[in-house]
Amino acid sequence: MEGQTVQVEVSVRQQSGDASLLRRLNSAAILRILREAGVATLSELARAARVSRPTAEVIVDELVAEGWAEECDEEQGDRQRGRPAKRFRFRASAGHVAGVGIGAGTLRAMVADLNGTIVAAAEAPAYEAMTVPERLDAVAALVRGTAADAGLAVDRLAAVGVGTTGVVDGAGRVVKSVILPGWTGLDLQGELAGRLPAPVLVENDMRLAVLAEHWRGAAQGHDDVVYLFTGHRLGLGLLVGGRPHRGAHAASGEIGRQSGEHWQVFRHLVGYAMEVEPGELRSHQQAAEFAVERARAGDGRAVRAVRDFARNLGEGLVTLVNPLDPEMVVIGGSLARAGDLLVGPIQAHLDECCLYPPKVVASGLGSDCIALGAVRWALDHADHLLFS
Amino acid sequence: MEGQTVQVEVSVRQQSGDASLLRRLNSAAILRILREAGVATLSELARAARVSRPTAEVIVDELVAEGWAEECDEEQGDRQRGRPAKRFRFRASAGHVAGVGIGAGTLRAMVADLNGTIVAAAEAPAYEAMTVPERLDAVAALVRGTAADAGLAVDRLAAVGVGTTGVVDGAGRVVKSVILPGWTGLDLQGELAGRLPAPVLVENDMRLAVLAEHWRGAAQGHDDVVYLFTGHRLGLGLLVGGRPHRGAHAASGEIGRQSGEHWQVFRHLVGYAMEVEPGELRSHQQAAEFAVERARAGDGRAVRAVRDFARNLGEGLVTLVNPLDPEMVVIGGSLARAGDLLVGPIQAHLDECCLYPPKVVASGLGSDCIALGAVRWALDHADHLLFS
DNA sequence: CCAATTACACAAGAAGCTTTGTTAAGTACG
DNA sequence: CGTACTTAACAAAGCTTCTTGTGTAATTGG
Repeated sequence: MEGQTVQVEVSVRQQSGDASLLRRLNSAAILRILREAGVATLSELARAARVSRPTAEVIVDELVAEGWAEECDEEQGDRQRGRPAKRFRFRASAGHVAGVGIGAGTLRAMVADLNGTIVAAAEAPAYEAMTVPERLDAVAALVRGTAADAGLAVDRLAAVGVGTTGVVDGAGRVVKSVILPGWTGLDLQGELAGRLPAPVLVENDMRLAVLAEHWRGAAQGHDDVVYLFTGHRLGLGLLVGGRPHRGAHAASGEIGRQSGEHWQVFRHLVGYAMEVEPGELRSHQQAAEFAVERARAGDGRAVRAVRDFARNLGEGLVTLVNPLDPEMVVIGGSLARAGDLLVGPIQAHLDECCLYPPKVVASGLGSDCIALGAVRWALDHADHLLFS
Repeated sequence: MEGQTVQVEVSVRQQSGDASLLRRLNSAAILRILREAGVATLSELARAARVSRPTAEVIVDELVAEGWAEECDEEQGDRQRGRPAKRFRFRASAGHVAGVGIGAGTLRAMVADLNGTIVAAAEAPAYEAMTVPERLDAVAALVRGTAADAGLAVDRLAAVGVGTTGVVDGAGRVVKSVILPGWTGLDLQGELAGRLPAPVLVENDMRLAVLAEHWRGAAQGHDDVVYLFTGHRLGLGLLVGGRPHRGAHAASGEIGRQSGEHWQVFRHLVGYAMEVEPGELRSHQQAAEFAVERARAGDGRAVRAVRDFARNLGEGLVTLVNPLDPEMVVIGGSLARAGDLLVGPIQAHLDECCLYPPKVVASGLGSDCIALGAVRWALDHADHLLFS
C-alpha cells in the first residue's frame, strides 16, 4: 500500500461521459483498492487511487453511507507518530451470491459473500429417474435452503451461478446434454429464473471447474490452463488468458464422443476390472476406482492398466498442449484421487512430447469444485455490476 | 450514425483521474467514432458519443488542430433543409505504420496509413547463407525503402510490426527458431530497434497470419479461428476471442516437432513424388506442389496422395477443433492454392468427427499474409496509443 | 421575400477534482 | 510534565469540463 497503485485489467466499453462518470470511476477504483487491501486509511486510499485526500474522503463517506464500506475502530498495534487515522474496511456482507452444481446424482449449492468467503453450503441427492421439473424444483429448493442457512432470502442474492453438464449457449439454454435425461433443449436459465427471484447465470460445468481451480485450486496464478476431468466421464475445460474459453458454439471441451481414439481411455481400466472380477458389472467410474485401488495395493496388472490409461490421457493432452501452450494441466474428477499414479505418467509423457511441457497436477478441490466455480462466476458478475 | 453509439470493447486499466481524464476519454471516443463513420457532422458525432454539441465542437477543434481530423468542404449531394453542417473526416495520413515479414527466402514490407490502407509495399530476396547481421540490415533497408516510397522517413512511423518464424517471447527475443540460421537466441526487437528509429514489435508469423485473415481475409467477422499453414513446413495460429493466442511460453502453435503422427503429413506427398520421379530431390514444399499439380492434371495416384495428406491434416485438426470449438478453419501457405483438393477432404473429415464442425476455407491472401498481419499488429499498437 | 429548418456560437450554471490553509489529535523528547 | 513535531481531518477557493439554454447564421421551399 505504500504508494503503488493497484492496477487491474478491466474490460470497459469505450465510453464518453459527463462529470458523474468521473465519480463512478473513482468510486469504483477506491472500492476495488479497499477490497484488495483489506483495511486501509483514507490517506492510503488517496495515494493508491492517485486522488486527493478530500476526494477520497467524500467517496469513502458515500461508500459507507451506501453500505459498501465500514469504519473499523479497533486500534492497531503499530502506531505511527501523528494523529491516528480512521481505518476502513470493505463490507463483504453487503452482498452475497450463490453457486450451484447440478450433477446426475448430487446437487450442491454454496452461498458466499462479496469477498468470496463461503458462508453456507449444502447438498441434496438427485436421481436418474427425476423428471426435469422435479430436478429444477430441487435445485431451487436447495438454493433457497442454503441462502436461508446464511440468513438470506433468495431475492437478496446478487447472482446465482449454475453449472451443468452439456453444451450451454450464451442465453443459458442447454443445447445438448447426454447425461441428464430431458435436459437437451431446456431453457435452464429461464426455468430457474422463474423459480428464483435473482439473476441466474448458467454455464458449462467444466468451464466452472477450471475457474474454481484458477481461483482457489491448483491453478492459482496461472492464466492458461487445461483442466481434464476424469470420473464417470471425460471432460475438458480451458482457461485462456485467465478466462474460461467457450468457443463459437459454446462447445469448447466437448471431447466425449469424438471418433479419434485418443480420448477413449476407459477401456484399459474396464478391461482390467472385467478380467479380475468378471461377474461384477461396473460403470466406467467404478471400474476405474477399483483399478486404482488395486494398483495402490500393489497389483502389477492394475498398475499397468492405470499406466496405460494415464498414457492415453497424456496422448490426448499432447494434441492440445502443443497448439495451446498452457502453463499447467490440472487433473480433476474422482480419479484425481489417484494422485501420482495418474499424474506421474501423464507428466512423463508430456515432458517427452512437448516443447514446453506444462506442469501436471491433481486437483485438490474435490467434489465442490463446480459449485465453487459457479460462485466465482456469480462473483464475477457481481463485480462487474459493482465496478462499472 | 443515427443515434446509436459505436461501442467497442477496449481493455482499460481500472483508473481514476481528474477532469482531464474525461476530456481524454471523450476525445478518444469521438475520434474513434469519426474513424469508423468515415465522414460525419458535428451533430452526428455529438449524438453518437452521447455528448453535448458544444463539447463535441471543442473536441473536434482540438483534433483538427492536432492533425487527427480535418474538415472536408466538398459539398454533399443530398442536402438537408437547414444550414449546411461542416463535415469532418478522420485524417488517416496523420500517422503510418509498417509491417514486415521475414522469410527464409524473401523479405516483405508494407506501409499503411492509420486507416489500414496500404500506401507502399516492397519485397527483397533473402538467402539461406546470409549472416544474421546481413539479414537484419536487409530488413532495415527494406523498411527504409518502403517508407521512402510512401514519402516518409522511418522515424515518422508509429510502429513497425515484424513477423518471424520461431518462438518469440514477450520482449521480442527469438527463443527458438529452426528455419533461419543463427536466429535462436537473437534479440530481434533490440537489433531492429537499433537499426530503425521507430517502435518495433516482433511477433510470431503464424499469429500475424491469422490476424491478417481476421482483418482482411477469409476469417472476417469470426473471432475464434484456427489457421493452418501448409507449405515448406506446417504452422498453426490460433485466434481466440478475436486475439492471437500466445500461450504461456509464447509457443502456441508449435506443432512442428511433436512426436505424434497426426502432424507428420508430408510423407504421403514426398512418397508420391519419390515414386514418380525417383531421381529428383525435392523439398517438402516442392514435392507437395508437384503432387498437387499432378492431381489437378488427373493422376489418380497423385489424387490419392493429396487426399491422404488432407486426411492427415484433418485428423490433426480434429484434435484441436473439438476442444477449442472454433468458428472457422483457414488453410494458408503455398498449398492453399490447391483449393478444394485440400479443403474438401478436410471439411469432410471435420464434418464426420466434430460435434460442431467449423467451416474450412482456403486463404485468399497469398504470400503477403504475414506482412499484412504485421501491419495490423502495428496498427493495433498505434490505436492503443491513439485511444488511451 | 418570408417562414421553416438546421447548425453554430456564446453565456450561465452545475459537478467534480485539486490546492491551500487551518484545526485536531496523537507521539517523541527534553 | 510541557513543548515541538507529525499526521489526519476539515473547510474554502479555484480550475477544468461538461450541460443547458438562448440567440444568431445559413440554407431551402413556397
